[in-house]
Amino acid sequence: MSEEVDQIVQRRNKLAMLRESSSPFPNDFRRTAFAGDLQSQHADTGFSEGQDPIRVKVSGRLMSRRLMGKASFSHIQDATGQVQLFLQKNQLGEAEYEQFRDYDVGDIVGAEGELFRTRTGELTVRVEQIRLLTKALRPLPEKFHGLTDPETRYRQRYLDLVMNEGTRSVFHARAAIIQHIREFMISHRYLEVETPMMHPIPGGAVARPFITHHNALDMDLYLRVAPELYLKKLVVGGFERVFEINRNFRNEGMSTRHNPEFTMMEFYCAYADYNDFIDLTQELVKSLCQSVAGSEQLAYQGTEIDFSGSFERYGMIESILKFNPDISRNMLHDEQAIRELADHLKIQVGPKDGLGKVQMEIFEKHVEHKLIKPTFITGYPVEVSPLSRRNDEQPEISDRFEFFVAGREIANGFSELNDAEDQAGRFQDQMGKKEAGDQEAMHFDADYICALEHGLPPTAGEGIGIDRLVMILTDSPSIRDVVLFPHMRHQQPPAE
RNA sequence: GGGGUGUUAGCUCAGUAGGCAGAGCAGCUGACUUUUAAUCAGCGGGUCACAGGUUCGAUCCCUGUACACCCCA
Repeated sequence: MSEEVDQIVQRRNKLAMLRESSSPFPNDFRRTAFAGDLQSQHADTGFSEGQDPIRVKVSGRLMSRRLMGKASFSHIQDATGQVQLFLQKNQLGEAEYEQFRDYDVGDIVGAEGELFRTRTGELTVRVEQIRLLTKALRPLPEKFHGLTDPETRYRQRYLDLVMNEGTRSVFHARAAIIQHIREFMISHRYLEVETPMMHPIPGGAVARPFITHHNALDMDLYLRVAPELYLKKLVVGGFERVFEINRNFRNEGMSTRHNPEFTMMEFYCAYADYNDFIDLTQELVKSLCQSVAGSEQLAYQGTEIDFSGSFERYGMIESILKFNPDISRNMLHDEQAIRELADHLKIQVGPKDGLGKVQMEIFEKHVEHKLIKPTFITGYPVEVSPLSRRNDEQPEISDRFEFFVAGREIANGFSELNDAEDQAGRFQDQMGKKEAGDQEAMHFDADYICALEHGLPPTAGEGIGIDRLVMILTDSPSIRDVVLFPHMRHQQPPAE
C-alpha cells in the first residue's frame, strides 16, 4: 500500500470516527472576523493587561500545526489572509485538545477566542473553542516549497490557490481590472449587453469556429468567434453605445497567448470614428495602469514599459519599414516584388492572396513582436479588414487600428463599414477565399446585410483582449496564468 | 505541425559507467505550555509516466506513446 493511500486512509478513518459521534459536516458555525481584516485592524494594537479583551470567531483552512505537548500553534487561512491560533490544553479541556491534535493540515476549522500578541509580537487567537467543519481527505502540497508543478497548478487550480499567494493576487487583480473597465464604460454612457454565444453563422472575426448541435432544431450552431455583428445590430436598433465583456471561442492552436476560449470586451459607439477609439483606448489603458499598478511605468517579464505620455502611432507600412530596414516601400507595393519578398522571408502566400494580405503577413511576422512600447498601428489593408470602413483618401486601406504592448496584440478597432452594398461585396470576397481553402474566411451573413440595409449610423467599434491585458498588468508570462482553468489535454483523473 | 526539455515518495528535488532507490517536508509512534520551515528520538512509505527493445541484469541506453513546459511555424 502506498503512503499516499495511507495518508488518505488515515484521514478516512478519522472521518469515520467523526460520523459515529456527530455530524461531521456541520454548517452552523458563523465567523465574526476575517483573518486579513484582523491583521490590518490590529496592526498597532498592544493588547495590554487592562484592555477589554477582543473576542473573535474565525474560520478557514488549517495551513500549519506546531504541536508542543500541552500547547500548540497553528495557522488558518481564509479568503483574506492568515491568522495564528494558540491552543492550550488547560484552556480547551483535555478532550477538545486531543481532538485538535487529530486534525490534519488542510482541514477546515472554526475557532473562537481572544486576540493577543505572542512574545514575538504576532497577532494570535487564544482559542477557547475549536471545531472541525470539514475533514480534508487528501494532503496539501508541501508547506515550504508549496506547489510549483505547472501541470498540477493548472489542472487543480484550487491547490494552486490554496498554496500560492501570487496566484491569488493575479486573480484578484483580474477581477479588479474587469470591474474597472466596466465602470469606465458605464461612466462613458455605454450600455452593457449580452448577445448570443451560439451563432447560426459564425461571424465578426477571421477565425475557425467550434461547431455544436441543437437537437430539438436539428441544426448545427457555432460557438461565437466574436459578438461583433450582433452588437452592431443593437446600434442599428438605437442602442448607440454598447459593450459586452464575455467569452469568444476560436478553434485554433494553443500557446502562451492563446486559449481556445478567451475573454474579450467589444464595444461600439455611434457618431464616432476609429480615431476617437484610439483616444478612448489610451485613456482606458492609462487609467488601468494607475488603478492596478499605481503607476504608468510597468515591468513586464523584465522589460520596462512606459505608458506615460501619448502612445506611439505608425501606419502599418511605416512600421514594416521602420523595423525592417532591408525592406523598401516599393517592394511592399508591387505584386511581383512582395511575393518574392514573402518567399525570401519564408512566408506562405496563397494564390488568391492580394497585396494587402501579404503585407499583413509580413507585418504579423516581422513587426508585431517588436512593438514593445504601447503602440497604435493604423492603415490596415481593406483586404484583411472585411468589416472596416474604407479610408476616404486611400480606398485600399481601412479606417482601422490595432493596439500593441510587449509584442502582443491587445486591441483591434475601426470605423465600422455601414455601407450595406460594400459589405455584401466584402462578404462575397470572403466566400471566394473560403472556396479557395481559407478556413478562417467569413461566411456571407444575409441577416447582417439586412440589418445594415436598415441603416447603421456612422459608428466606431473595438475589441480588447482582456486576458492579454491582464497578463501585461500582472506581469504574467502565459495566458494560462490569468485564466482560472486553462484548457488542457485530457488526462486520467487523480488516482486514489 | 516541427524542434528542445522534462515526468523518480503526497509535495519539493537528488541519484545511478547498467548491479537491492535517496533527502527534506508531509505521515505514523513517543517527548515537549510562546512556536512560526518549531525542536528532539524512532518508524513506515516507490509500477523511477506508459509500452516495447538491447542486456545475465534497465529507473539509467535505444524506439515509440501519453502528458506538461519552452521555442519555432
